[in-house]
Amino acid sequence: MFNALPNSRSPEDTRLRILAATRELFAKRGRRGTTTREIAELAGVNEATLFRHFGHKDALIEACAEHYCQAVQLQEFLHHLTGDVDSDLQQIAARLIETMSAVRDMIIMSLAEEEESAVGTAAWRAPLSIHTTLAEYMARRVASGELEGDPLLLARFFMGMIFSRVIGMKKFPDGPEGPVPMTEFQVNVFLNGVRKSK
Amino acid sequence: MFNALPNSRSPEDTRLRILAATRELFAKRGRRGTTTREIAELAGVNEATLFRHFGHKDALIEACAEHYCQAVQLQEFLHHLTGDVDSDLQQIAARLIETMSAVRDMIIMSLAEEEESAVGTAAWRAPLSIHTTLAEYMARRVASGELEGDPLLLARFFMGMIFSRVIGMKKFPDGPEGPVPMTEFQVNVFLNGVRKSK
DNA sequence: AGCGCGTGCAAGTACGTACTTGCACAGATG
DNA sequence: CATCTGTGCAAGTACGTACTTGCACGCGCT
Repeated sequence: MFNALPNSRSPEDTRLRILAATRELFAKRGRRGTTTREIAELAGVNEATLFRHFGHKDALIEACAEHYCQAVQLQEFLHHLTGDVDSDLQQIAARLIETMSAVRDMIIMSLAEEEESAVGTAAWRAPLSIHTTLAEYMARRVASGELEGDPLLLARFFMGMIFSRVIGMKKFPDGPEGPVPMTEFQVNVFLNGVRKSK
Repeated sequence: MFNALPNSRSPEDTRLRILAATRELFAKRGRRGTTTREIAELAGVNEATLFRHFGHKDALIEACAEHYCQAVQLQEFLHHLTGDVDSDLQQIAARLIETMSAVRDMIIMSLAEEEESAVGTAAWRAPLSIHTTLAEYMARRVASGELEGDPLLLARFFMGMIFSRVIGMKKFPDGPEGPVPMTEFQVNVFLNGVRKSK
């Protein structure tokens, strides 16, 4: 047989194409709104193949969530920072936007689902680990007298700020200047708000 | 026949019970995950009755969205404020939390859907109108020299702050002190961040 | 009393979807 | 060459779900 796509035909590659198609469709229509037929078609694979790989739909969902949501380690990232709180936070914000954007659809899926699922667990893995790391960073800055407040609340505030933009604010699009000025604005307000007054 | 529930049996009441059941189930399982059978059962109504009222499922969804999402007018609310920016914003925040919580599930549903739907339009009606009003409020405060910055960005920042808490931050629950200190913290940081320095 | 409206009930239709199965084929590997 | 593995293909099963229909019943009218 011939195939439409220039497939590399290793089993592993088949698996990856199925996972990619799964993610794309799930993000659009949700888990219940997506059919295995559609997934197979988009992946350029026979539906039977899909079931041979994953057994059943739920396992496919789980595999998809696990595949695309690894915990992000940014401890190392935090150690490469210059030491200037302002530029540190700008960089953290940029990194945060990047990371959260990557799991945006997963997070929304998890929000729209009834109870804890594999998707929910996986989707929040990165944000939760980031939150912890960020709280440690804030704690250091508080200890050094640069910032004031509860580090946990500071980290949460900061993440929420970014979160609201990434997740929900398609309805409030960035201005024509693009996303960078908005990020700068956010970080500045945050910094002014929490910098220790002398 | 007898019925389990102490039903008031007017057609209008039947309609309302169906809408309530629809909303409850949709919030849990999404539109595709919810069956008309379940809705009818939860509403204490026969499935046929449901279809006699709404024709088909999509119309039911639309009716549900329209019924539960009216635009919130808080112009009048803003005029009752004391004039002290700090307490003003605290009150606005409280009101905002209230309003957004009421449409939280609708907003999440709209986020999880592919394109613009009736739910999407309805769910964002209140937040969008609030955003406009709030921007006007900020503009006044900027004009009076109390705050500084672009009123639109200020309003957006403020709403995003609340939005992140209401929508997504079940994963970052409020501390044991309850939600009020968190709100105060948020508003304080915001105010410190945007108050005009003299 | 008689009528109509809203509803319950039971059965049914049409269709979509998860998942299976048996067979054929092509490529890699021994 | 022989075999095994991964896949395509076509047909099929079982079931769930949106939506329909015909009938009976009860309540509130006039």
